[in-house]
Amino acid sequence: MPTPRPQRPDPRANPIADDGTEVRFCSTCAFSGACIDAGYDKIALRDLHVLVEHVGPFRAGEHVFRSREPFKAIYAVRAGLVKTVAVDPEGNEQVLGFYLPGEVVGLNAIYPEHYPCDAVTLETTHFCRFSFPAISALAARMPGLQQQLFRLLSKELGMTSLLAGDHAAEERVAAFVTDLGERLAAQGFSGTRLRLSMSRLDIANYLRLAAETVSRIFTRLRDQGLIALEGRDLEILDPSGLRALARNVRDR
Amino acid sequence: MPTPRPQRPDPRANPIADDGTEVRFCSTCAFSGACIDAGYDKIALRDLHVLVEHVGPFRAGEHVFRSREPFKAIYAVRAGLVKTVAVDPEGNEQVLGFYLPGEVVGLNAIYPEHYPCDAVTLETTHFCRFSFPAISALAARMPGLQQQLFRLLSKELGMTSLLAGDHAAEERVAAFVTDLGERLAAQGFSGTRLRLSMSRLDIANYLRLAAETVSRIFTRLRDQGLIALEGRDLEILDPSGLRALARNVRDR
DNA sequence: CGAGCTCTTGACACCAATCAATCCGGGTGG
DNA sequence: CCACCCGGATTGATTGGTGTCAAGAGCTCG
Repeated sequence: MPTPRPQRPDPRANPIADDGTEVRFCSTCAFSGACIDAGYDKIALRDLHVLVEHVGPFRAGEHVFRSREPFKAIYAVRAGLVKTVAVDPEGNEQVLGFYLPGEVVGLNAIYPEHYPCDAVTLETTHFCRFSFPAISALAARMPGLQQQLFRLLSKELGMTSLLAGDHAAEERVAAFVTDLGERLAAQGFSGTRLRLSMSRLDIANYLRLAAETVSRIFTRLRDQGLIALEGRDLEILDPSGLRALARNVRDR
Repeated sequence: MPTPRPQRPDPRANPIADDGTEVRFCSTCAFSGACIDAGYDKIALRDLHVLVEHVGPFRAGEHVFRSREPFKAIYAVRAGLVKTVAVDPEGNEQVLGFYLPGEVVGLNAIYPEHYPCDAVTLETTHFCRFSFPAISALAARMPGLQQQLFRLLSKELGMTSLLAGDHAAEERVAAFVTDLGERLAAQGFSGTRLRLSMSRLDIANYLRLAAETVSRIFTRLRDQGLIALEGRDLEILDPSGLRALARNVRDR
């Protein structure tokens, strides 16, 4: 019944092809671990299969959901990259986060009951869509799933430390790169060779810096031999050196 | 069985007296609404009563929990004020948040399974302590409680917008004051007359500003007639004017 | 009443934003 | 195939907001 763990696509390779309309359980979905590991009864697992909806592909620049839309579902990234963006009353955009395969978008919409931000794909992206009423009802019957949801929410709380701290520009950029590498590694990708599919402006906006500052710091890090950077292809040459620069950014 | 809604203490008055060791259900506990409103069976309600533990009073400056301690429980503030503080490897402290009566501390410890910060009381403070394993087990039987926990976590995610944005110092301070007033009002206190029990340094640290900057901006806001401030007693004279200054700080 | 805070106010320095110019890469059309 | 074009990215010069340093005022508590 459980399908074999699919190959992780190389993040630098082309996005995965559309795998048809068949709804299959996919291990990249954020809840797989909770379900497979816990040895649940077939009925519960079947319920989870049924409520999962594979959506996509979205092309780069498309909206998954928009601010103020009623909250219906959370989205687990299967492949690709998403950013969430909040727009203030003056029209200023603020990138709230980037979401990699295996990560979940939309959790901050539970409380307000509408999405407080836009979700925009940055490359061709596939999702697993979970109706929130359905998955929370199921969670009541599957303690492991409930626990997984609690942990996901709590994890995202801790993720804010990069933005929340008052850090020098260099610390921010170093922490950003380090964090990205670690999150990719956690999902089975290379943690040292990665592609920055988001623009420099998106990175700068996310880090609350000017694009010029980000650019300057990237070149400085390259001159110091910590990274190799060609366009949007990044290689981390000295992970511990980068970590040292980012040391003041509290780890989760 | 449900006790009458107790009087909210005036935030400027002395802290409430110790009400004895009797474990009573208290409506200031964050989960009361979920339980009372949902009309649960007596057994479930009894379970909730049993797992609630009234702790305190803590005197100002005492630790409720410390960083790296194993995560056991979450704490709902009954009366008083708490700050959470993260300490980075270099020893720099960062105030993560202030928690008013009715709010819940410790949610960011679920994922790492240890507290990622210290919780320090800023005045005499009483808590309801909820064992997390117990309350999440109970939540599986009480969908309303589960929902309440999801909403609490999601709400706290949205609360980070004050810190996460890149805002001018004046915006930050105005948003801070506005936010405090609204949260107090939401708990039944006055939203315009309040006491800043935390030091200016704590405020500045929380807002990622220098204490001097906070001081300067307070005096500026006073000169503009937006607030009245005498020591730690604050009155918001022009709520909409303050809101206007804070407008760029996205509301939740 | 004095000691030790916290808080306020002022002078100066510095980091990052802004403004401006140039460079680069990818797509388009001739 | 190459010239052109355009958005994104880099690099340089200048400005400004906020941090830092320093001094003084006010408050609390013993």
